Amino acid sequence: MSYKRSSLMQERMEQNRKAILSSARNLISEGGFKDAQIQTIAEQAGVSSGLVYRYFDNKSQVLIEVLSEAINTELLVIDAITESDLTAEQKLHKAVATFVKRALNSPQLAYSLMFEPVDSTVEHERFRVKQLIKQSVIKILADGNASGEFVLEDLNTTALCVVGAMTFVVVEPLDPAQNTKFDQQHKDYFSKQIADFCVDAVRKKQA
Amino acid sequence: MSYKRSSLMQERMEQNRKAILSSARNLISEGGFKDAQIQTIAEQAGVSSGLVYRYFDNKSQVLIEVLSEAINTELLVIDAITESDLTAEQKLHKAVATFVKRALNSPQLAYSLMFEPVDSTVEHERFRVKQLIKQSVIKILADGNASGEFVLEDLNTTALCVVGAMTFVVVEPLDPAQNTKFDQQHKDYFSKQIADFCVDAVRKKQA
DNA sequence: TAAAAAAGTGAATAGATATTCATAAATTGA
DNA sequence: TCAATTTATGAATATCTATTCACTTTTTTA
Repeated sequence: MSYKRSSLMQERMEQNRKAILSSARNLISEGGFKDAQIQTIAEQAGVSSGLVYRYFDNKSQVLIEVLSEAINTELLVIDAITESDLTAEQKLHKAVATFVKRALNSPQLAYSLMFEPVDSTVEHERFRVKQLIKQSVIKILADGNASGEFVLEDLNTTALCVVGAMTFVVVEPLDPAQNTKFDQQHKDYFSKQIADFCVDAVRKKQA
Repeated sequence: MSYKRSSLMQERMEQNRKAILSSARNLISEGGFKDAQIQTIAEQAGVSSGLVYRYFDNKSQVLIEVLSEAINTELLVIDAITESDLTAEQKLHKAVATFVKRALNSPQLAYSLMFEPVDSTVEHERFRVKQLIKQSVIKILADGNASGEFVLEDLNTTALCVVGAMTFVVVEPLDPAQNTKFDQQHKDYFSKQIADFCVDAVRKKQA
């Protein structure tokens, strides 16, 4: 009389898990972590609040998984650019512009993932993913140093500035008062500006 | 039988008010908004929790006043640099380096003031002060455009990048795990790097 | 000094929300 | 189909903390 989970059951449970994560992600996208309550997450996922605790140890674990998933996607995008066949300058430009453009499509999510504090466990995970983004940028900068395009002495600090610029800029559209609407053209222009700024900052100067 | 507050009484009340604000500020400096509870604020200020509500409408008002006060100090510092007798490039460099150096002396406070969300009224005030900082940077950039030192087409976006870089960098020392200790020399070096980055980004390029 | 007014106190209240758990519903093996 | 087992429910519980307010203490006026 041992119980074996059928594949159909297995599938349904995976659906539930995904639904919970997806619901959390949507809520964060709309109103940040503060609007992602277990009750609401469960409701929107079409399950009971208690069920969330069969799939996750606690609320923080749900948020952490949303955070990691979202950032991993971004890292894949950046890393594809890093591995591509461009000059370091082009890579940096494209990486920054792409990151900003994508972030502008869900600014609240980007803001929450990068800045909105929750509890210390989530904070810890956030620190980890920020480091990963920085590492990706460092890789591009090191490329440029190697090829002679850049002459940077402190990659870590430079990368920090780049990440600072490219993440901070999504905060402006979050003006609580003016509900800034960017059209695609605007987003393109805006993200190009940021990328230009970063590239100009690291490009080798004539002595 | 109208009651008139004596100057001694007046003074004591002003002391109380200041003590509350100062206590709140200290708590935020140590653990962020999340550690600044009315109880704790009152305790550290040497008053009862109820008394806080005789001086402030609610908790948000306390936090908003701490926020404004702290940022106003920074704005004064930046504006003094802006009004000084330097080239635009020098002004920008000094403004950024100074801001970063000061922020590194109380990184948790800087982080909380710039990023940690509380409620929507505090958020609104934060947006306002961020705009003020950006305006100060824009003023310097406009200076440089006027003098021919810079050739910037989008002052707003450029300023956003500068503010992003200079505020974001204080976040790194906040690694929850490693308790990064900067000595003064390190701080000087670090803030110079950030300022160099920003100046390089906006300086006119040879065609 | 006594009554009136204001300042100060802190326990009680209120509201919000994460988490638990007794119970119900569904699924599995025989 | 039935008993065992697992999955799902959501009301009840626990906790945390801002805010209130009945009461005390201090200050002011006369």
